[in-house]
Amino acid sequence: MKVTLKDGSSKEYASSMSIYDIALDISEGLARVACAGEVDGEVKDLRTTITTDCTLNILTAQDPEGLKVLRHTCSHVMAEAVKRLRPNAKVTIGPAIDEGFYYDFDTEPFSREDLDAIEAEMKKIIKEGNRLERFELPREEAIKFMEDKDEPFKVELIKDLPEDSVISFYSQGEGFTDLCAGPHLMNTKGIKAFKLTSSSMAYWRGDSNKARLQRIYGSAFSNKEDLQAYLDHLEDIKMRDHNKLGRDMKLFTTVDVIGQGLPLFTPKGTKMIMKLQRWMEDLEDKEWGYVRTRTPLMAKSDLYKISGHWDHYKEGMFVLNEDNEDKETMALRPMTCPFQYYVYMNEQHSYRDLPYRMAETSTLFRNEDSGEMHGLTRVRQFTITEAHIILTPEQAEEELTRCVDLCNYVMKTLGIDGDVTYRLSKWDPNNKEKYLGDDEYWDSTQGFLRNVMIKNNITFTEADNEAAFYGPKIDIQAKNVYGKEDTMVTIQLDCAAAEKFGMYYIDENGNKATPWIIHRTSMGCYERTLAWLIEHYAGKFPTWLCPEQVRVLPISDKYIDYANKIAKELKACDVDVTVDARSEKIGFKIREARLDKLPYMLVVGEKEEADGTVSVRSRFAGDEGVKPLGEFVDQIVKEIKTKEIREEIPQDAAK
RNA sequence: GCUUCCGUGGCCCAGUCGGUAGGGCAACUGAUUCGUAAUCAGUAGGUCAGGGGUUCGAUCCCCCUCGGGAGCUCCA
Repeated sequence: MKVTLKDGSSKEYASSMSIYDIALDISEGLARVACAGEVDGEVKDLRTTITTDCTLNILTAQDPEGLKVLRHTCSHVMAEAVKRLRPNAKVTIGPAIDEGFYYDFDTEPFSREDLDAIEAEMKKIIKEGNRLERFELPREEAIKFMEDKDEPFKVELIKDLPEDSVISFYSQGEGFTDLCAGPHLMNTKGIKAFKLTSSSMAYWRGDSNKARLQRIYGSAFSNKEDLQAYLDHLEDIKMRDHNKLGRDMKLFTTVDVIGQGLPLFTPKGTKMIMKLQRWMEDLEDKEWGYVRTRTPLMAKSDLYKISGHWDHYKEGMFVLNEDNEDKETMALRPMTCPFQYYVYMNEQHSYRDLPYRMAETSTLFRNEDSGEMHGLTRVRQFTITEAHIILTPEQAEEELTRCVDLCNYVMKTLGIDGDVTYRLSKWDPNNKEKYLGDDEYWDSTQGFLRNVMIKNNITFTEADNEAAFYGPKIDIQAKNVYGKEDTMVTIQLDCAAAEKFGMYYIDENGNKATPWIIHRTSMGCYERTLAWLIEHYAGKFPTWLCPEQVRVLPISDKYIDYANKIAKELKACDVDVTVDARSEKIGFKIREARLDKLPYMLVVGEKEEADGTVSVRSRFAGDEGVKPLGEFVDQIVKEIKTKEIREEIPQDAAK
């Protein structure tokens, strides 16, 4: 009989064989076999004997899907190991995730030593080489099965399954059987390389009111090389982590007595943010038709009562004088919306004035829970490129497209457009108290944003319960080096606020009409963007963003005057330049400039001074060599002006 | 906010089975005036995150607070 694989290859077998044995044969042993059992598109028991020509679908760990199966199986093996070491631990769920897998247990916390012991036990289990067998039970028997094993979480899971669903189990040898939809490896031996990376607390079903569980994270691969590469990758990531690198590079710091989530920007970090800010303000005002406002950082609580923040967002605000009857209750602003609304209402607007685009470099305060803060990506005070656009409903589609275009331009210029994904952030119809408005409002506004993205050929995902309380959002998401996702840019549609605040415009017929409002950022939050840039470039920023763009290195004290003359000329062209006038050897100065990740070093000595030249060293390809000063100045001024992103020469960090 | 791990000079780390602390790099001073990734010598710098407790005595043991990491929940 002839067995054909999904990839088109085929093999002849003389006699009948089980799927299990065929899979074993064609995939170089269990290491490569992730799962099997699909014959001609129909899922079969692995023990099914094949007697005629057929197409067999065998997943291998080379497929992303197969790797996922391998990791999921590894989570079962881990669960068995934990049950062996802690018979009283209750099992819950253990899925494969992006870079590995986890399993949650109801038990005492795990230490690193516990994880090592579990790893050792897992190796034993893998060595035993038990086959994973699937079987099904009717609903009542399934519940009883797990009740007998005293696994309350599994019982709850089964009870939540639809009445008519197939309830499947997988056993691996005598020791362990788990409720699971599958699929799995055929045999635990297929796990050739794994590592338990960390443990932490997690809530049952992600609900902070439910049981606290202990989660173990790990990863698994089909071979040791891949595992080692992954572990090396984890090390590499640490070098890019903005929270480490940003502090090392002296871009920002934090101080215990100042508080959590309140970073201090040092001169270098401040310089970078100012470069970003000046660019954004000029861009929005000069090229995209925005007017700029400057509004208070706090307001009476009355304002937030009108906006709805007092009801929906009070926990997130810093409230002042609430317990002091003699003083007005105030709050630091968590957003700029109502402030800019009052700017709009300061004068009457015709439909001819719309869209009216108000931008503000806006500092906001949000009272995040203490565990939420992280580096520059989650802070309690931050500054965003905020704007509110007041427009007629007919203008909304075009204006939303303009907002998306601006964001794309900004991200492209920063060189990070490849890092982002789009998300339509929707409300949660099952959680209505969290949101303003009714089904109709949300269906129509969400539909509107969806259409804008479709019309603009944007690939996007949709997510429930991610909207602002007043309207849906187009969120542009990016992942940090650890894979954790943050919103970088947000564009929100709000068809309700204008009415609440009594905003209007005069339409073609001279009547008052209620506008729509777009809340949007263009580059997002400066703190978060800086973090993102640090991680994306590993600290080697494009020249225009660097706090120090050029360092002049005189060979000896004799050439300091010439170095200063060069610096003066560059400064006159708005280049950030310093002179390393220390009495150090040139090799030492170069080393330090390299470690500081400077784009350009200009070495100057007797020859350069005599010829009016500079000896250029840089991070970029094709820049080495002696050239007239004027030529270098022209080059770098152009590079800064165009915000050029140049190709780095690969550097051996250890050198 | 919750679970867990952690907190020794600017940075990386030793160390004390409880007798108030060291090394490397950085900094500072002096010498050196040098041609593309580390010149030499010297000096200074820590109430061992902060507070409380146990003890004759705490950086070390216990408790609390603050701060940092990972994760959960939440969010730009």
